[in-house]
Amino acid sequence: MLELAILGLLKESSMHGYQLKKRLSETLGPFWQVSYGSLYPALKRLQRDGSVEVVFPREDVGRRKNVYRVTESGERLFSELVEASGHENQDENGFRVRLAFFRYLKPETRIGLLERRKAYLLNRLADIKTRLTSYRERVDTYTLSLMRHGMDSTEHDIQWLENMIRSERQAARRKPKRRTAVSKEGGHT
Amino acid sequence: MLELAILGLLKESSMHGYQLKKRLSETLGPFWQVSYGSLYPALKRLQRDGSVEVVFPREDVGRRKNVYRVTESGERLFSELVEASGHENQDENGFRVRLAFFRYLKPETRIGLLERRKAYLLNRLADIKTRLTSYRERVDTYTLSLMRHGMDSTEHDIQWLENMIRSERQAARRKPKRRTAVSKEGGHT
DNA sequence: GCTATATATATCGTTCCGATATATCGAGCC
DNA sequence: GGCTCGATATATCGGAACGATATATATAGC
Repeated sequence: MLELAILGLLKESSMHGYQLKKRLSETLGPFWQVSYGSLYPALKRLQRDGSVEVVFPREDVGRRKNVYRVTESGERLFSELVEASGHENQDENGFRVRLAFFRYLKPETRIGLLERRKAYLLNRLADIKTRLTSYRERVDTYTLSLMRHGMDSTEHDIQWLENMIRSERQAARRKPKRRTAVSKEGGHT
Repeated sequence: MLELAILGLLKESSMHGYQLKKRLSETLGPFWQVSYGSLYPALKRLQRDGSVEVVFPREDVGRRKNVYRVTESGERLFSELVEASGHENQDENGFRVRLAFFRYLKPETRIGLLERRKAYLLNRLADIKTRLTSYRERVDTYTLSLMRHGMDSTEHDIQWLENMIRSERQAARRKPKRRTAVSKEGGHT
């Protein structure tokens, strides 16, 4: 997850850890606070695995600035992570992070992610409803209120997703040309 | 957090880890999935610190069932944790867990927690609004949509909290007598 | 007696997090 | 020049969480 966020931000432009953290809280702001204790080790892992590389390494002590740049293999990792076929839905931030990088994805991929998220939320909604009818009497008012609120929020989230999907489809329909070209050749620039 | 949830459930009735996990996902259901990799180590810690004790220890191999019971010092820990004076608001589940054990708390404590949560969310709301006006042009549509949705959800959450606070105050006004009694005797059945 | 499934505990490796230590840099001030 | 302050920047520690997996027993259905 952090990996994905880092790679996404570095795609935009190379920078060092400190800036990364600032951009991170700029983008995901109140929803996700990343600490240095997560960030720097994550950068090390990515570097170890060849997904990012240091552009201007600190020669020795003093003048320590490590500017990180995403490598080709890092770009590939980004694409893999963003598709996320596992139990990625549990993690509330996972979807938010992906959304923050939607602009890098192909329209079909975008719609796919939105649909999968919607399916997950529909599942959750059904789950909550089952609970509400099944232990109506067995739980206290507070837990009940919590669940009802959870139900409302989930419904609201689903509506939001549906709007996103709708406008995504509209955008796809509006400029339907450029058939083969885009999907085949990948990114230029 | 996990600690708090465990203690709260054990207050209700003693049980072993497996049941604990089931009750946990019964109560917090779709919002929080606790794994054994978190649960058993947490139980060990609580036992080590004398907050819970094993009632029926497995004598030897086979017949392995550890029934956990909360101790007096565990009850005290529960009370401390539930008040949570640190950076507890970041953790979305923290508040949910506390709510699930609201019935154990005194009305003032309840209202206090609700107010603090509300204050946190108001802060967050203001934060999001600032962001929305400040980088209106600098972020893409998706991030913008995410933030607007976050704003709506936060507002919705605040309204929910306000309702809770209102009915909590009403309840407190309705039966202002019965001072000591209730808080002492705890739940039967 | 066989085979699932539910009950029950434990542990491994990886990641995450909060706190903290440390060093550099630029700006403002006297 | 010398001083402090706040922003920039990296590193690391211990503890906690997570997902996966291994293992064993008990129960139920056939």
